[in-house]
Amino acid sequence: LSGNAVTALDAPALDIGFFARSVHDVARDLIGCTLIYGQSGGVIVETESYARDDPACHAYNGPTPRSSILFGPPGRAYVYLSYGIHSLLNAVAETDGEPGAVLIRALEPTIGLAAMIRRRKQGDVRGLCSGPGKLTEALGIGLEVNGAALTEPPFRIVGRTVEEPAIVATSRIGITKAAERPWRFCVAGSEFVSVRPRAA
DNA sequence: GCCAGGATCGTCT
DNA sequence: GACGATCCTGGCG
Repeated sequence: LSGNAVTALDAPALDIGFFARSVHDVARDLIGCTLIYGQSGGVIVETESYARDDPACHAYNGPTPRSSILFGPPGRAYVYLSYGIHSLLNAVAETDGEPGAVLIRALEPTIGLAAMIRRRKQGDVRGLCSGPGKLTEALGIGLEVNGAALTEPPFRIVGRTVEEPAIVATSRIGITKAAERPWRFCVAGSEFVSVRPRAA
């Protein structure tokens, strides 16, 4: 993945069309892309998809004040508060009117390491962005970012600049409803995921 | 290394 | 009024 990191700043950013597809395809294809917010970022190594007709998805019971962003146009950020403490970052997918989101769960830190270490007050690079709450803290993403376009500054997501990484799909983490659906995607063997996928 | 428990608050019933 | 798409710490092996 190091090649992805080195050339990420020169590569073209993803556009709206990338996100206007099946949320599961978007989740898989985001693996290996580089997420940048402000002056910090890293290679996406873990995602989860949440779809319509998915009991674990915030859109499952129809639009509410919180979840309405999920029903809007793709390519925007959906940020919400988890356990009263952590801001979790999602990428809205599917076409306008069709809900779906990809939870960004872990990054391999590559850009702006010093700033991320400062915000996290933690120097271990392996644990810097190894969880959905950790990476938002590292990048400085809070609830005020909800609704922002992921295709415009201060966001930037650049596509893979090297080859497609080996990807493993497993059951989802940290939820009680429909966790068994195989909609968690990780870079095989990555040291930077939140929880190592169990060997099959 | 593993596990139990606490922090903390917006959202929806 | 209950419940999280989580993280960290401390206790115990």
